[in-house]
Amino acid sequence: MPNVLVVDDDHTVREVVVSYLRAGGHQVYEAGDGESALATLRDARADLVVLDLMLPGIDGLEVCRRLRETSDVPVIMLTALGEETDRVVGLKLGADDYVTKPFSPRELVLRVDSVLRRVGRGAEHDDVVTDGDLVVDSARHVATLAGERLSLTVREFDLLRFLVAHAGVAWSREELLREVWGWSFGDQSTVTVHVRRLREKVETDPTRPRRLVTVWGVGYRWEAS
Amino acid sequence: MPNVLVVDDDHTVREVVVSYLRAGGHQVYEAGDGESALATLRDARADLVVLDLMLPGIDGLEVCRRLRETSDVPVIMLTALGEETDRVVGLKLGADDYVTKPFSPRELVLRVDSVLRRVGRGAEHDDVVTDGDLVVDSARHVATLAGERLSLTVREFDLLRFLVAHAGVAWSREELLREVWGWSFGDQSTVTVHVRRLREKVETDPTRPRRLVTVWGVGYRWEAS
DNA sequence: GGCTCGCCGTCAGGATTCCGTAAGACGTGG
DNA sequence: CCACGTCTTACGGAATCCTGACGGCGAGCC
Repeated sequence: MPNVLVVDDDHTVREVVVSYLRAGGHQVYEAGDGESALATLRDARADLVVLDLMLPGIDGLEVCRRLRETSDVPVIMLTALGEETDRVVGLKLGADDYVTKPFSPRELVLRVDSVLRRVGRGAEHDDVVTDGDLVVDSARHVATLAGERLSLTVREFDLLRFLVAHAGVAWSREELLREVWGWSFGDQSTVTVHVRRLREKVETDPTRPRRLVTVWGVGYRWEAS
Repeated sequence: MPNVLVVDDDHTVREVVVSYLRAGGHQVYEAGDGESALATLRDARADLVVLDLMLPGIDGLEVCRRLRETSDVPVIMLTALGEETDRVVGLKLGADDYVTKPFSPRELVLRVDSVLRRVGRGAEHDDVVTDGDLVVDSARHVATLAGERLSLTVREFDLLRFLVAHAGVAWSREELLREVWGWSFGDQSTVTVHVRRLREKVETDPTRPRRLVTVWGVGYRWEAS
């Protein structure tokens, strides 16, 4: 079970994030400021850190910098909207990803899982899903079709991985928005367009999909071959 | 069969939601205010709660809070549009999902199924009804007859699933309108036409139905084979 | 910094599919 | 033979989906 440290001075935010991460099968530690965060990181093993940028005392950037001196634990930054410049700085300092407030807890959990998978400490062991001549390798972030490597974007990859992992099941656009995008609301046409783009790369005849099929009035389904 | 408790003070909303959930294969309880909701939850087992935020007496948030003291049953909140602040509070209190009014009943049912699936009590395993060589799989949204896949529309699929799930029972058009369509009124010929279309795809000789038979003066019945 | 490029989310138009209703033909029971 | 229920067909409107295009944003490269 991967260990995650959540650092945020807002008690409410922390509580929400922690409960969601626990529900997602993670061991979670908490910290309310930079100093206790660094202290916790000295004592306990952490596989990932969720770090708020704005902190009393030592701020998030400084925590990240000091952390990087001794460790390469992945960091996901929480930033308020409009802190454009800080975002760039944060990434330069070695943050692996960032989420802007306000965010949906589910989205954050998805990001956490994604980063952990990339690093190889994923919660799930079967990080490689296959269907016939299609192979989706989450750890290496590579998908191959009939031995040939597909050039997918991040979204397309996540969408493909989710659908293939649950082959045969029909999902509504709304469910996909929640499960793949991590949104609890949003324009469903986003899903439509991404499905279309994915079909262009996965289907032999995109106008007549045979694997990523649409279920009328419901959504989409991956047909196991 | 999963048990769902619906809590809303608006009688009309409750009726619609309940009928849709029943059509979706759920056992449904009702409550009109917070106190009776908590009372019901003490007595009966519930796998999920659909909870309106605005309630007379004890409001939804308070119900959710008290509920969380003793149970971890998943909660779907019904909120009016624009109650953004309550959203955070609700998440903190452990609501699993949100639906904003006005919503479509079908959407709500999808959310319910999704949450149940995530929690592991879902329809994914139990919601397959069969009758001889006919298999109706709700999660996959696939119906097969003698191994061959039927191409059914959503309405046809829902109708078929309901009838097969209650094989041997005769249903009037009015009952079917209520149970499958979720209407409390409407033109009964709607049912007639859909039955005909369904026969066209399910019966070997649609002019002489042997499985989806008509009970003269009453309605229709699925004959178990 | 300025530039280009790729990805993403949104939107509108058009095409497709589905749904509900009506209206007449047919069959059943009295 | 009549009244009523059921079947069949057809059609317009509605809902859904596909497609192409656009602007915004960040990344990478001068």
